[in-house]
Amino acid sequence: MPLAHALLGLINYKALSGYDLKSAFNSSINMFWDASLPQIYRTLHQMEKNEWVRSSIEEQNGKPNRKVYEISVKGKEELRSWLSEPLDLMHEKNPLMIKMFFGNQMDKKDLIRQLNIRRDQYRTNLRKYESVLTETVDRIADKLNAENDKLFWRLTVDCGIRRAKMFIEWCDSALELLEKE
Amino acid sequence: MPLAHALLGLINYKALSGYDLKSAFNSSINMFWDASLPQIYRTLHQMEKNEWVRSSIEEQNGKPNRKVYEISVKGKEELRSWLSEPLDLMHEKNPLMIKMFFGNQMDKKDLIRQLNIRRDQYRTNLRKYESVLTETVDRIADKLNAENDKLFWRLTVDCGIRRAKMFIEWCDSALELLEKE
DNA sequence: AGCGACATGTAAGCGGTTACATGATTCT
DNA sequence: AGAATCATGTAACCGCTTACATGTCGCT
Repeated sequence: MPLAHALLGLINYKALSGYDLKSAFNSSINMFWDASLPQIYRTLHQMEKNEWVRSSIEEQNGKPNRKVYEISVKGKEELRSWLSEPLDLMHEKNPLMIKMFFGNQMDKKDLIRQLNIRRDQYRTNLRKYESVLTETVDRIADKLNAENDKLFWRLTVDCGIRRAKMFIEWCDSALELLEKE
Repeated sequence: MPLAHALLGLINYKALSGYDLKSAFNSSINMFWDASLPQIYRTLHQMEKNEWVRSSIEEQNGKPNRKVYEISVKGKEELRSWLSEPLDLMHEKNPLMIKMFFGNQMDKKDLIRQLNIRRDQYRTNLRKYESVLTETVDRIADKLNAENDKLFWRLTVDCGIRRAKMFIEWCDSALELLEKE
């Protein structure tokens, strides 16, 4: 279960609530995984049943209580063992490619329009990822005193940047071919 | 539902059984989507309830009967309308990147081993995709009399090739950085 | 007065996987 | 005799999404 182990990895830095985890997710692993809040809460319950984490209520004045999860020894072992064993290659799904495959059954105008939209979406992502690489990584690493993590975080973001660039280039070449046809 | 529409698109070429669809899937859309047999059968039932397809039993001597699905007028309209409307950008999940993100919590040896395994997996895919581009596309297009589809099929496969190359290059650069460190 | 952020959850339903079940034919 | 392929499915389960529910604080 990659989600559970991703949460475990984040909690291993410091104790976090479900809500915290959602925002930690959004500013880090989100490039290559995502999780809704209900899914995070449910996974945390399972993790507590497995004794990978322990929860405690933190009272706050003027704000709703926080349920904060911290990692257990068993959780640290689980994380270590998951990280060390290789994974099968996951199937990468992309419904736009289904449309491209059936492109001959489409109006060419529609296909071109959709490729343009997709290229813009990747361009937006690319800009976001580039700012993460030049700003966010350093800011968060400094805040968490995580100098040694920077290299790995940069490599993750670098893959996101390469992925976005690759798709933009593919859209460019597809549009060129379709428009001159 | 991309799966239902992918099946619809395949059935639109010619009437097919669930079993046929599984193998048609494996030699085409599989690069960017996948489907298990039970999932295909269940989706076909839903599609029949929606009246997108009609089924008929084809008796064979010496072999089990085939349940063959053909597209209806309603199904053709549904396919056309799905193809023409733009899609949201789907979240691309990649659990290996979760591991990279937590690389500082891993044995470096394990991380390097897993990157090597992943690079090999993508190299295998790349060789497979390249042979699809140079051989399979033409063979299938000739068999189905689908000369005008070739361009779109090639563009789909081209994206798969670019994706595999991109990941291989990223693995190369990550391994280089980690090994000299 | 109303909106958005903070904070935690439940319930219903869908999409998908894995294991199980059946049975004939063909190849080794 | 046994394995692989053709062919169709059911049942149980898991992961995830969407809609719903509740309540506070701070800002405009």
